[in-house]
Amino acid sequence: MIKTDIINNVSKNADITRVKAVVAVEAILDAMKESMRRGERIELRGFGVFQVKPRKKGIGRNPRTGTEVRIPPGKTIRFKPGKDLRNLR
Amino acid sequence: MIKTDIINNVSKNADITRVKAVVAVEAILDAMKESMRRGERIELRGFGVFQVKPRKKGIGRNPRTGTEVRIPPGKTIRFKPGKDLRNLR
DNA sequence: GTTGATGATATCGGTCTTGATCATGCCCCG
DNA sequence: CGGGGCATGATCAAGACCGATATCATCAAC
Repeated sequence: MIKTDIINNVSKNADITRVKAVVAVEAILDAMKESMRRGERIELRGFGVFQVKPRKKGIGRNPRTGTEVRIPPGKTIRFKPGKDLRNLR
Repeated sequence: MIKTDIINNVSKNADITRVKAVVAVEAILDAMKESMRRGERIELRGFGVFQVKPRKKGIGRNPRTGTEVRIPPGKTIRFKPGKDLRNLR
């Protein structure tokens, strides 16, 4: 599924024009990106939670050469599925 | 950030009524949930990719009692940040 | 049609996930 | 706008799985 599919689906199910659907999807993704960039946690009950977490790691490795590579500390985005998405087992 | 915040943001930036924004957000999350439930991969260039992956794990533990708990194999949803979200380090 | 982001791949270390339970707080509904 | 229902966070241990690297082909997005 790609962005276009979501837009079609939204345009249809939310009963708004395709153009509005495009803008809405863009707006949502944008809002989420900005929020995450600010290091915030995004909680959507029933769907899941996006959480920006600090990464402490220190040693990586270049699979191609086998050389050790330092992994500078940084941040990672973790997505934790909500109740509705945890029952796929 | 919670669902309400996104709705406000969308309503404002996409220039659609608050009600439409609510429906749009719900529609999008719903579309994504359904897709993932079908085991599909959701790719949104520049944002990230949601991928349903099999999980092998086997042993967990109840923190309170220390009792081992079986964790049957199942599926997990992995979110891989896109280019725009990988530069938060 | 064009542009450029993403997948795949290999290796090894160490962070993180997973199930159960209680308290907190998000979200629905009046 | 406030109350209540119920999803979610924190917690434990042990083992599974991620992440770093570079390059080409593929395909999402405009």
